This record gives sequence, C-alpha cells and structure tokens, in this order.
Amino acid sequence: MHHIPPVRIKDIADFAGVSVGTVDRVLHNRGEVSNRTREKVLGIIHKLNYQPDILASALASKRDNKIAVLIPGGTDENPFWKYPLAGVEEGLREIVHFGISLERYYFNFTDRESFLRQSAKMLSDKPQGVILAPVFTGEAALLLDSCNELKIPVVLINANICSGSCLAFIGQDSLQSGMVAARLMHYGLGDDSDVLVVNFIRENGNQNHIIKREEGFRNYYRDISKTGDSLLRQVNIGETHGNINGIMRKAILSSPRPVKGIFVTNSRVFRVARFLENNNCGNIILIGYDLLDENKHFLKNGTIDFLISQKPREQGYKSIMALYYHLLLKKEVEKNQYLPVDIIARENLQHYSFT
Amino acid sequence: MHHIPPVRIKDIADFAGVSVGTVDRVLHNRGEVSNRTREKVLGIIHKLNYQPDILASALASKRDNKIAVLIPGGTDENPFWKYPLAGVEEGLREIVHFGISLERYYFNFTDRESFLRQSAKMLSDKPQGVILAPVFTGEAALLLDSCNELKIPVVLINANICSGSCLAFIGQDSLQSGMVAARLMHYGLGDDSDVLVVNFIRENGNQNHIIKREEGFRNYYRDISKTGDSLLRQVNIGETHGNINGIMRKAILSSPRPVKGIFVTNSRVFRVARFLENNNCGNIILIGYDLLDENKHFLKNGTIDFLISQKPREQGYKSIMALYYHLLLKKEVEKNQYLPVDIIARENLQHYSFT
DNA sequence: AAATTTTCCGTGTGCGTACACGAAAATACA
DNA sequence: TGTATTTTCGTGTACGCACACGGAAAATTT
Repeated sequence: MHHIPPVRIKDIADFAGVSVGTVDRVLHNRGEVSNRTREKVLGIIHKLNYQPDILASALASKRDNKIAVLIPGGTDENPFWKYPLAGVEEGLREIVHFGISLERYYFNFTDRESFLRQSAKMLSDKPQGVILAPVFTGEAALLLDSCNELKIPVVLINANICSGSCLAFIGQDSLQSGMVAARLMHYGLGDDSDVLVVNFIRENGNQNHIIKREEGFRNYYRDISKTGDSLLRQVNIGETHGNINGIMRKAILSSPRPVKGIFVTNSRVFRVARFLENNNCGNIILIGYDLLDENKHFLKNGTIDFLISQKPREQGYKSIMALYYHLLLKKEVEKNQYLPVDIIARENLQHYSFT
Repeated sequence: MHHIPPVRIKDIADFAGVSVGTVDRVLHNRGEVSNRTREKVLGIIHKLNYQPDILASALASKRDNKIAVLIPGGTDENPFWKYPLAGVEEGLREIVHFGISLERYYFNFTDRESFLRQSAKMLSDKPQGVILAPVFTGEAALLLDSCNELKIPVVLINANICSGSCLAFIGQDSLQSGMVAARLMHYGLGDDSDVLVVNFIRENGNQNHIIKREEGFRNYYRDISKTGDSLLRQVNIGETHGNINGIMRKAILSSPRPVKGIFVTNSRVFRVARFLENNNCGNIILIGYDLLDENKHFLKNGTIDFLISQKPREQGYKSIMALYYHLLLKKEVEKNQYLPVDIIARENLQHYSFT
C-alpha cells in the first residue's frame, strides 16, 4: 500500500500545456480564458479527479467565510437555545483554521419584531452561510427567500418550514419522537389507563413539531388497538399562562377514568412536574422533552419518568459542519438530517450532561 | 469586533531580535540554540501566547502521522467491530488533510495468538498513535507497556484495562448501562416478576464490562427494595456453546416464580430471542445490547423490547479525534470519555441506522 | 498598415511553517 | 597569534494554492 502522490494544480497545468494561472482561472471560473482551453482544462481536471488541497487553499486565500447564526437568545425562561449554539461553537473550533468565523444574531423568541430586526441586520452583514431557527414560520420563510436570491445557503435547525429551499434541515423526526414517548408510556402503563396530553402553545409561533409529536403519540396508541386512542385526553395551555393549577386540575378531573400518565409535548414539562408535586398527585407517569436544568431536577427526583432529548448540541454541531462541507469542501450535504430520538431516564442522565 | 492579527513565527523572531530559523529550532527544541536566546525566545512565545498555524504547519511538514487501529475484524459472527472502525474512518476523513493516515490491524477475537501477531506487526511499523481494543486483558496490558516505553500514545476503546497508562479511554460506563437496563425492566414489569440475567462468556477474555453491567443491573434491583435482588436468576453460557435451548429451558424452569423478563449482558441477545420465538415463550420482556442486524430484526418484530447501544461509531470517531488533538494540536484530552447510554426501542431505531 | 482595444495567458509573490545548508561567531588547540 | 573545530544562527527554498500584474497575441478600429 503506497502513497499516491496527490494531483496538484501544477500537474493539471503541465498536462494541459498551460500555466497554473490559467488552471486557477478555470477552477474559480473568473473568466479571461478561451472556451477551447477552458474545456480542455476542465476535461483534465475531471480525468485526474483533482481534489484541491484545502489546507493550502485556506492558507493562501485568507478569505473570511462568515457564518451567521440566527437563533433565540438562551434566556432563563427558555434556556434551550444555548445548547445548539454550544454545538455550533464546538464545530467552529474544529474548522476555525480554515478561515471561518461566526456571527451571532439573537432574537427574542416571543417577539417577532426582534426577529425581523436581527434578520435585517444579518443580511446587511452579507454572510456566506446562515444557520436559522425558524421560530416564526412566516417571517422565516421570507428570510429564506431573500437568502435564496442572494445565493446564501441556509441550514434550518430544530424546526422545519416547508416553503423555500434550504441547504439542509437538521432536527428531530417529531412524529417518531411522539411515538417513542407513547411507547414508553404504554410500556409502563399497559392498556387501560388514561393519559393526558399537554400542549404548551404560543400564538403565531411555529407549532409544527408540537403537532407532529402529538400526532406520533396518538398514532402509536391508535395502532395498539381500536380503542387505544380513546385513552387519550388533551389540554392546551398558553405558554404565557401564569398559574396552570386550575387548568391542570380541571383536565385531570374531567377524565372519565383516572389519569395515570401525562405527556407534555415540549420542554415545559417542568411546569407540570411542579403541579404534580404541589398537589400530591400520586404515581402519575410523566414524560416530556429536553434536558433543561429544571427538567433534570425532576427527572432525578423521580417526578419526571423520561425525557426525550432533541440532541440540541449535536444539531448545532451538524449545522455548522453542513455549511463547512458545502462552502469549503464543495461536497454534497444530506438534505434532511434527522437526529436520533434520545430517551433519557434518571439512570442514564449522567453522561448526557452536555447534550 | 475586529480581527486580531494572529501571532506568527516572524513576529516572535522580530521581537526577540533573532531569525525565524532560530525560533523554529526553539519551538521544536531540536538544539543548536544557545541557552540565553532559547530562554528569551521561550519567554516571548509565552508572552505573545503564540499558537502555531496548523494549516501552514501541516502543509510545510508533509510528514505522515500514522495511526494504528488494532481491533477485532468484524466477522459475520460478531459484526460489532465494524462500527467503531466506521467511526474512526469518518473522523479520518475530517483530518486526513493534516497528513494523518490509518493502518488497520485486525485480529481474531477468539484467538489470542492472532492478537499477538498483529500487535507485533503494528509495533514494527512504528505508528505515532494507537487505537486499541483490549479484548485480551493480559496481552493488551503488555502491549500498553511497550507503547508507553516507546512514547506512543494509546487510546483504549470500548473496554478498559486498569494497568498501564493510556491517553484516553473511550467507551461506556458499564455500571450505568446495567442500571438503565434494570430501570427499563422494572418499569415494565413492576415489583414481583422474576428476571433472568444471561451472560455469554468467553474463556480468558476481557469480561470486565460484562461483570459491571450485571452489577449495575443488580444494584438497581437491590436499591428498589430489600427483596429486589431476590427476583434475579442468573445463567452463564459459553460463547462458543452451540445450541442454547437446553440451558435456557433449564434456567427458566428452575425459577421459583415464572420468568417475565430476560436481560442479556452483551450483544448475543439475538440468540435468546431466537430461543424465545422457537419455544413460544409468551410475553417475556427481553433487553440486551448493541444494534447488530440480527438484534435489530428482533427489535422490529417485538421479541426484543429494548437494546442498549454502546455508540460504537461514536467511540471510533472520538478515538481518532483524541489522537488528533493530542498529536497535532497538542491539546489536553479528557482521560475518561464515557459515552451516553443509548436506549433503543422499535420506535426510535430508524435514525440510529449508522450508530 | 498603423493604432487601439480586447482577449487571453504566464510570471511572480505571499500565506506561515519546516528544514537543509552554509556562514559567522565562539571556543579549542597548537 | 594562527588554525581547526564546534556551536550558534541566518538565509533560502519548498509545501500547494490564490491572486495581482503585466505582457503578448489576437481582434477591432481608424
């Protein structure tokens, strides 16, 4: 097994009987080359399967590839978004040598105006690539269109939007994750206990993944028996709603049979956990999403039975890597990158500390 | 936020009033520098916090950093080991530009002689780093010692050995994984069903993680109640043992109460699944390890309830990255890198296809 | 046919580092 | 003091690529 000497620009030049300058002009198609020689050079590049040395390339070009992340700022109220960002930064460290820099644009995830402001600011900075959390569906779609016009590749993270075209979507298969939750619920409860599905919803937000999660959950129950679906109760709560005691109590009492399990379709499961603890609700199985610190707390003390992780850190990591592969290596990247649905119990929480 | 111009060797040279050649000699301490100037240059390097440009470095020194992987060949009988290798190769693709190459040394995991042969061959090739699966405890420890003498960093993968010192251990927290299995078992069965623990064991192999898994499993059951441990039966089966029907039947029948769950402490859980299907054993919960194709099959059809993944692919990826960080970036790497304990059910199997 | 423009292409330099070579300085020896 | 030897250091080139500059050839105009 011997080292094959890699093909350099010089080799192509010699082969084609031209100079390296000409080959370079062809490679970066910046004109000033006759069609005849262009074709010839391209043919040889293809024939020799030339792969540019990205080290030398990055070293020589000194060009700054700005990547913009446009995501909600991680607040105390919703700390979720600091994890994808951490993943992005982790990936950045591995590729920062190649002349890639990061610009962060935070918006308030309850304030669409702030999203518009920040996206305008971002566009005016002319990034080479964008990582976008489409929290506001309509506005995000418009931004996507703008980026498409400007030929800026966009990676959608966490939630998807159908319209427009993006380089990649990186997130979870929400339907699947709902099914996983249902499987766990049903595995622990059996066939004849009522289950409450709790949605915390937000006006004019992107609810797509929440709907999908509930759908997956229901599908599972429907599939196990004809009457499976009838075990499910459901309640929607406004995200900004203060005290949920009343709503929860009513939802639980209105069930024909006792509620033995609760599935919360997003990360606000800790609010339900608090309710359960304060009201001595006995042995209700509680399943929800995301490893927020509060959620971890209730997972450890047993009030929450399982959390489903969206692997936010890995989402961030994969996002920046997708742009790196596209921008620097010019490689094809997978359009839909669904991350595994992680099941977290008290017992395997420990080594998930940074996920 | 402005670009700070990075410190180059030239800057250090100017600052110290010497030439770049001298600085280079200091950096790589290859002598031929007087103590006086050495001290001075070192001081300035430290003061300016010089970080070498690994791009230019790799470009200039075209040296070949050979990394050796010494693992069992992935056989049909035990395909597990192709996954860590795939992870290693995935990582390799990201760093191959830096003059890193991979040498693969496969041994037969049932034949210690082949391990000795391959490790001797590996050592004679003088690699710069080693990724080692310590399947044979004693022999692996000796090899580790040899590498320590030769100053070759070693990453232990999948299983740990206590003696000797290595750059890193990358694998799973076996005790935890046993506890996770027990949690799932107990969550589904409740407090009063007998559970059978099945160990497939191999003469003179590294059984450490198998023992730990069982220990974790037992610990969980012991912790839930004083009598919890008494629910557990146990049976050991030789790995090379052909037909397991007799042993399994005897183990199940000898239980005072009916066995409602089986925990297999390694990837050979598919053999137990086969047994269950062939003997119409009814509704026994089956939990085991690793996403082998056979195991996936039984997970899909419901005979296996949960599989615990060791994330073999990620183990491989992290292994080569640890060596990269150590050899090229000269960064500290974490000594014990425990990977998350992944719970796989039928419903979340899909997106784990490559883990 | 000369003058001008346009098209096309080669040469040269720099990115930051590694290392070989040889010169200068320091030391040793006569 | 002069020569030989060793120590110490500076210079130059290479790594593969990007890009600026300028010049020759071809095309166009006058």
